Amino acid sequence: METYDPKTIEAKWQRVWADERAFNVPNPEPGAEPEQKTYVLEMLPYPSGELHMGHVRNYMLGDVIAHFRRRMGYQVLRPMGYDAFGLPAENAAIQEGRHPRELTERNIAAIRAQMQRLGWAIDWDREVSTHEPEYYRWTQWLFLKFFEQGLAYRKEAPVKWCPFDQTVLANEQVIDGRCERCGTEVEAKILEQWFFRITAYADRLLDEMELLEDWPERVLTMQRNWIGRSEGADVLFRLEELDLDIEVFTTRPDTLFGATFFVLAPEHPLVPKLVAGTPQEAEVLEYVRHTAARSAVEREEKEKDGVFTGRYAVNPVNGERFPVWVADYVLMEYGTGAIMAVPAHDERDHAFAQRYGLPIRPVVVPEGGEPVEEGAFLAHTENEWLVDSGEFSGMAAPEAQQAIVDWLAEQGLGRPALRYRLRDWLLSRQRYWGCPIPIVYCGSCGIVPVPESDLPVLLPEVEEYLPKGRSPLATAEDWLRVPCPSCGGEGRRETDTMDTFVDSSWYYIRYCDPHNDRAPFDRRIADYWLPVNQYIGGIEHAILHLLYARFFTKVMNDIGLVGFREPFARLFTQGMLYRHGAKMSKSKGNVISPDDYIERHGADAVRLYLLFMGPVDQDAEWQDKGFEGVVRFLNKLWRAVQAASGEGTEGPLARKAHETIARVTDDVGRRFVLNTPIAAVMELVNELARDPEAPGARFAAETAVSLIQPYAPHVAEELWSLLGHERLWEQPWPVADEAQLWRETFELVIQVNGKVRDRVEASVEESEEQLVERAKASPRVQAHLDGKEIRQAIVVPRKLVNLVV
RNA sequence: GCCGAAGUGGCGGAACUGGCAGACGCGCUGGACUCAAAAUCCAGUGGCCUUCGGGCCGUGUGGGUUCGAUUCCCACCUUCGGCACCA
Repeated sequence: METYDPKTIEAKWQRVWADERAFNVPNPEPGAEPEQKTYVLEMLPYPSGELHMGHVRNYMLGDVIAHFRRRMGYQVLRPMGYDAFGLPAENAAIQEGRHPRELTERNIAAIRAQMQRLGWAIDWDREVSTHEPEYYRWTQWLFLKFFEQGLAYRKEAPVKWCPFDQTVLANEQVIDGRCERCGTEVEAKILEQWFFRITAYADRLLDEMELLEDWPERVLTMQRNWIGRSEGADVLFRLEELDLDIEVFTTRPDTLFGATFFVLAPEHPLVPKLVAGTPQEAEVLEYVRHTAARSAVEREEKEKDGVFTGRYAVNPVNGERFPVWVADYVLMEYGTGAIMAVPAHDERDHAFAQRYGLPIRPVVVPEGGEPVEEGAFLAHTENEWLVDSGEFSGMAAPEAQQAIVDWLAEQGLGRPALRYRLRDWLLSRQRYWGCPIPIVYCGSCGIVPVPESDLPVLLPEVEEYLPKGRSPLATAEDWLRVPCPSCGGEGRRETDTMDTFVDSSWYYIRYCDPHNDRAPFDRRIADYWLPVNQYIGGIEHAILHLLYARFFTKVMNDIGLVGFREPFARLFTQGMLYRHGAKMSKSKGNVISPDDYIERHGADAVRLYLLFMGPVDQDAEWQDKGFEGVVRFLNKLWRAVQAASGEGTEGPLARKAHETIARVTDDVGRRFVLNTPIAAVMELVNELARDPEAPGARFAAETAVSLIQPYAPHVAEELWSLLGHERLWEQPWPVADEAQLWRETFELVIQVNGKVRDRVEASVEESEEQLVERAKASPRVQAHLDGKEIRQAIVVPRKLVNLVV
């Protein structure tokens, strides 16, 4: 028997799979029914470096599922590509003094080699990379479709600016006031930028979560929080002296009678008009200037402050006049930038009222509760009713809310309203390494889309692509000047590039039809393969990528490009990889490359350990000692399978094999649990190794090899051929023989008062009475019965008897 | 503050639908083989007590439901993740 030599074996089978195009899948004939297809997809890698263990674990999940489903008889689509544009690749290139394309393509080649070295079952004919003109041509095409629909628009707006990366960021890319990429505190800037109108889809992004088959609850929660839909009412407050109405949004119209002052955000456009000519004018304008100079973080952390404007607003429900203040705890970005302040029922208003001595008037109190103290703050609870609220006094809070909104609507003073936290998606980036936005600016025609026939707008070569606040594309003079597509006059190209998340918002459809040069994809092919049956990726994309991709799909559905409304039917989020107690990251220096481990012990060992280390949806810690355990297992498998000589398909070993088939099939197929199947096969191999001459040993060996194939395909394939068979990757998944799983006897557990006291062999045919008799007969049980009377006997068929005394 | 997930041996974890807690692996202890080591194999390995038969305790803490709870309910503690001056 030769020693197990993973290097030779793995290279051999990788060559066979490539030569035979083993994992390529054809597109369907027209009219094919999609019942027997499955689309397994992992989030595409970002080639700013090579793959690390975390990536490998992620792709292993897809690999096992793909192998398993293929052998279950499905047509499996499992493609791969590269999210090649973007900041990190560009920053790395700048650091190395190379062109981003050169670095990106070098990384892609390295990643592809790693993937092939890991033996992943991928249809390489479908490989795409988002930086190639054949791909981004269609990203631009889709942008134009969005533009036609009014879903891509340009406007001047306050935006988040990262001073380090020298570009604007989407709201989703700002974490705790800092740039998601580099951690620099972001600044506010007023700039004219391109946006996608994702807010128009806020409701559908929430409501159509129902179409999803199986997504982790926490991802849905995170998306719900991000979209942040609030129900309430818009209410008009009158400023009599100025003869105008200001609208406010409130989620608590039931507290309207408790409003005692009114607050505008410093940025509110009416502020200058409001204070013009008042004694407070100078003070208020000074406050506004002061606020503008404060950072968002500063603004939030300081004590609440503000200034009185000298004006008064009228409460629409009772005609009461109350003072209008300007304070920076009210934000222009949310609602209408103005609020009615109800200090008794809103913590922020309460703090403000206390500081400035404004009245605090509780109007919604717990039913039958204690009398309310003057100036108290009452948090919202259940079973509240209204007091001191005119004709609404005495009503339960939810009804009062409805009644007040109805009344306001009748009077033309308000209406039910929905507000969202979600903002439109800012997609412009002032950077070089991205997809050019296909727009031309013309002195006479304004914003003109590049005609489809002129796509792609190629990313120009520039001398200087360092970020410096405006797009490096602006330096490509020849590229920049272009005749206006509409009037032929002098035009200038848009010089910003698109956010990378645009590229990755539709790649999963391009895989279906990756070489199409007449359209982004053929709708019939897309509708056959999609939605993705199993999407796999990191939790870090719970909001960004997953929300954007859902939005894109809905737009594509609306304009008839695809027949489905959600891109990913099932989502699995994989846990993070740790080492030495910390998240693996380059900055901590605890990243481990798969390459060394593959070199020393083979890809199969790495593959197996990454799934054996724990449940894939949970974080896990890489431990070299644990890795050695699976190396040992592979060696044991290698020896045990070759030693297996016992013929026949019956006996304890054969039975164990059938039980293992049942367990592995259920775990992988139904439960989506990938660590326990390895343990099950280990058990089988342990028994096989103990007695390789026992009857059924060869069958057990074949079963072990067949079941471990999705995890360790190289060694499995080699052993399969040593066992005298061929092409395991095409063999049907084994089926457990029900007859062999059937047992004549079982171990009866006997409990006294719920505590296990004895175990005896019993027949499945014995009646409940017989089992109880056997339990009573046990000497050990007798000792615990101690002559006491048995009050009750619980029998769980084929499991246990519990005697209660 | 709000929302979500999770707490099981020395370690990673298993126990799926309320029914034998600790599968499998690591580590450790003892033994076999060896001049020796590595590799491999065998036995043991939750804690405490033990007359060696076994007994008691044990799944973050405290209660509850149940014949029976790692699993269900209530309260609390801890950790991790998300959101947060969102009106």
